Amino acid sequence: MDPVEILNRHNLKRTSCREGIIGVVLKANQALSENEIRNRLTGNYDRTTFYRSFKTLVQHKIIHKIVIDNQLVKYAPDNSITHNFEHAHFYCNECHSVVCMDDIPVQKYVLPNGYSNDETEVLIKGTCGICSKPEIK
Amino acid sequence: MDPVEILNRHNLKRTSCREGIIGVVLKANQALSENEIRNRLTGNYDRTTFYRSFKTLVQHKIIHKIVIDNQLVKYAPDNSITHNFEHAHFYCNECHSVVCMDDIPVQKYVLPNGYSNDETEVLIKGTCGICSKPEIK
DNA sequence: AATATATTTGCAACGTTGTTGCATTTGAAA
DNA sequence: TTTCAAATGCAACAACGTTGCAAATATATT
Repeated sequence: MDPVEILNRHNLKRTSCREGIIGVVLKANQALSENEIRNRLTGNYDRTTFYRSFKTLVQHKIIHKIVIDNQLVKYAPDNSITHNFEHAHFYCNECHSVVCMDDIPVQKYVLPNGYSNDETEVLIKGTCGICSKPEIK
Repeated sequence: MDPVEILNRHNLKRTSCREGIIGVVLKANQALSENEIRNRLTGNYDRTTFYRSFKTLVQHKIIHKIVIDNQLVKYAPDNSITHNFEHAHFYCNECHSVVCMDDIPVQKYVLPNGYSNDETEVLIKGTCGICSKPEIK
């Protein structure tokens, strides 16, 4: 999965900011916040540029955005890149990590007549495997 | 369901702001935003007071907060008042209404070993019954 | 390799949401 | 009616995100 190749495939200009974001998000084993991504990049970018890059990458379904409780925003590679179906997200109340539960497909909810279901977001909150074992922390 | 009685039951002081919020939220047939609630109140309250009232009422599980896409915040009566199990929320992409799907219980998601599941949020996005029938709009 | 052009960037300014500290007011109990 | 803890209003502030515009840059073309 090469960031440059991904940008080309989507006819997006190859800028170091976009390239960097994609690289960092793909390499991570969990969803990352704006600041976590910035800290892992070599270059320095304006916040505006960051937001615009995120927006572009989300629109092209290269990454996706996960929002927890109105305030915590994290990004992860999109379905179309690594996953293959709608999946649930897990948020750890202790360490505040967010991970894509690639193995947990989202239930097909049946809606009342006349309603259409475009997309379903599932966020499971709890304690992650590491935080629930204090002895190995 | 009397707002005054609810406040008493929770040992909360009976202020007109709290009383008003509870009354409006209980009467509504959908979740309401801060502004929608303000517009339905007679009294005028500072934004700070509003936020503090919401926080108190959420903490006491009198109302609950539903967040859509990081920006849209709505409130509805809590489970303990009207519902009796974890339920899904529906967001209409057209009219931006948010309703509690009291009849749609949340699936019990099975997590990997070591994970605990405290709470599950399900947000179904789509088109509501009214918006999908343009002829009756 | 040089040029042209549409796209992207950085900056400044702004809007919204939500919080904090503090003086004042108010609800409820004695 | 008095008392006191709790709630309110105000001012200031912080974080997040957007917009307009001039300058810089990526890519296609020559």
